[in-house]
Amino acid sequence: MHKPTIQDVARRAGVGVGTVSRVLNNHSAVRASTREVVLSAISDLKYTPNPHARRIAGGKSYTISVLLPVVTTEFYLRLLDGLEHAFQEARYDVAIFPLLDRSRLERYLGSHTLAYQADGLVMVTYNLTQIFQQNYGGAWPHNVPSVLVDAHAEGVDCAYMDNVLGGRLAGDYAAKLGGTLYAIWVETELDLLFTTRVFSDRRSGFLEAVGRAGRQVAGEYISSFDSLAARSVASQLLDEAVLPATVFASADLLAGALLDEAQARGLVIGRDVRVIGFDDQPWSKGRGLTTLHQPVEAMGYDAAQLLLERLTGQERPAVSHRFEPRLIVRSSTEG
Amino acid sequence: MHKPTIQDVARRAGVGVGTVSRVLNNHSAVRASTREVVLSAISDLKYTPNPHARRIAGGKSYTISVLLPVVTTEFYLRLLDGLEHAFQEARYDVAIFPLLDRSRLERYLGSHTLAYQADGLVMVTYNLTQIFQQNYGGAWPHNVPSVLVDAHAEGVDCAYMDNVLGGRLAGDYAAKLGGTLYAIWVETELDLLFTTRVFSDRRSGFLEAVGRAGRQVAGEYISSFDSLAARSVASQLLDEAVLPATVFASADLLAGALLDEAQARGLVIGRDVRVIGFDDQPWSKGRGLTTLHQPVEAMGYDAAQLLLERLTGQERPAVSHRFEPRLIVRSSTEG
DNA sequence: TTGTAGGCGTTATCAA
DNA sequence: TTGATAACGCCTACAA
Repeated sequence: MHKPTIQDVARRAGVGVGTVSRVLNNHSAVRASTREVVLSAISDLKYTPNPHARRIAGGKSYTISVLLPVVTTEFYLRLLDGLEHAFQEARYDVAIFPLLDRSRLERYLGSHTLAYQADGLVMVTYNLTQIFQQNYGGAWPHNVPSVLVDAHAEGVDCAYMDNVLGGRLAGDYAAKLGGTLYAIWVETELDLLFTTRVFSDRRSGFLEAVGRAGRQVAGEYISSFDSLAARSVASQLLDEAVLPATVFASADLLAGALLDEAQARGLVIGRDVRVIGFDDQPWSKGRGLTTLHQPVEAMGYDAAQLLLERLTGQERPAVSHRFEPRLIVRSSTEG
Repeated sequence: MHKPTIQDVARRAGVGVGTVSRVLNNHSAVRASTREVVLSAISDLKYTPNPHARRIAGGKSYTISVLLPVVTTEFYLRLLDGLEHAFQEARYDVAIFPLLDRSRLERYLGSHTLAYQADGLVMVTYNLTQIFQQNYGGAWPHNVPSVLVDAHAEGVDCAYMDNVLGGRLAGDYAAKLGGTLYAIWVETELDLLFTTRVFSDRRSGFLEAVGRAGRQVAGEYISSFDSLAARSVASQLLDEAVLPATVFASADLLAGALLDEAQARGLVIGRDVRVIGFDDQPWSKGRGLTTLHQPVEAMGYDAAQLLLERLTGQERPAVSHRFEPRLIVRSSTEG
């Protein structure tokens, strides 16, 4: 009644344990017919390999630690999907470390078990490489293969969303639409460590495109990433705006609040107020919000592949993969 | 230059590996002096045991899986602190599984690695025991020791906050304060699976206490757990309220929004409007919010102990440990 | 109270 | 292309 082991599989398939291990790990040197036999033995026995034994024998943890700010937004969920998908294919486990504040980060880094638990590191949004070099150069094993997602750094593999391009796409389109131009940006964190360029990038792209089109932005607003704050900023904007207005709200959360406020004021979306969001949230389609869609899962999947390449010992210069948002036009900009 | 092993420690301490293992696991049969020698050898070598080897040798995973709804609220962070503290003492690792929707839960349960990764299960807020009995009775090993936190169920160890009492304390106090009585409740999820009784408990306690005092609630409001919604409900309440009003806002998030709205209207907190919150958020003290403080860390620590008892094979009927919120009076109710 | 040796379930190496 | 067999690092009898 014990869980079947690789031995049981080998016996049942009439082969050696080495062979079973080979098919498990996709080693090429296995005849197709034997592979079949082994595979069916595995499914007969409902065998699943014991990851702990694997780790100790292989001398690796077969685990990737993912450090990310929060996990409750659409963006991070989709990213996790992409990451987990890729790592599962490669038989790696994923350990999630939600980073909410500095103290929590330090506790994770200090915990001795973490060092064992990760062959590689995925750092999302925040570039923590400095931390490792500075405070934890000792505690953390040197040169843990790492990949940055949604962030940049020299000498490290990165996969990032081109937010400048996203802003530019919004800017090009907004300039064409006509109407007074406005923008709402997300207030970024103050902590030096927990910092992200996402929104400043969107801004620079947008301003560049608008300027290139010979237009100018009549007003810029800043809101924290919170629906209440967003609503009140939306209200302020509509108080001050010259209609018809075209507004680039640099996150769908902000855009949604603006739609709400505009509707509450009886304005016609797409005519009096045109709104461009950013994120393509699940609800964005239903509300007809023109917005920028980001290939987030693909970015996660790709980041995982970059890390897996490193893990197989590939030496190569650090690369940086760029992903492009694309504009999705809906009714919020088409009266 | 390799990581020191138990062998290295034994050699350095001039003892056998068995002895080292014994001090590592707090086995009593070790002379105090030898224990000292071993301990110093450990620290000299900066030895940390390899958890994977331990897992395979012991036939256990020494890992606890914690399934919780989200990790970005104060409540869950504090709970995690309590849990992790207790499990670390017992040399267990904690794997966090943020549950955001049903599909994610199913993926976790379906993943074979989870079965290996957990000697025990902590289920927070949501009672998922039914799931295991129904759909996953096969996939999931039967009788995984489990503990429910912040939730009830028959036949399972539980540690829960007495929200009825919390509501009652708020009700008793509110009744004494005078003023027209109002309450704001949090809208609970509709999904049958992801359901929690937290807020309905607070409500029944509150209503009971108020009724017992011969008072009655002039109005009840419902808000989703979102600052914007909370603000708008607060506004509606203040539009309709007969002042002076005493409001029980069943979460500090709601209470905060009410304070904001009241101040925006120039009302005097503690005189025109008295507010009782629930949670004792970090900011609650600074804003002088009277609220209910919950011993969340203690609850987490205790839940962990319950689970650890089960893991050592203790047979005993399921117990249910109750934790009591306590009222903290601040200026929001004292004009 | 302590040391020795066998076993846990893999992967990796080396012949065959 | 395969099958033995030696690690991997720890825990746990069993003996001393």
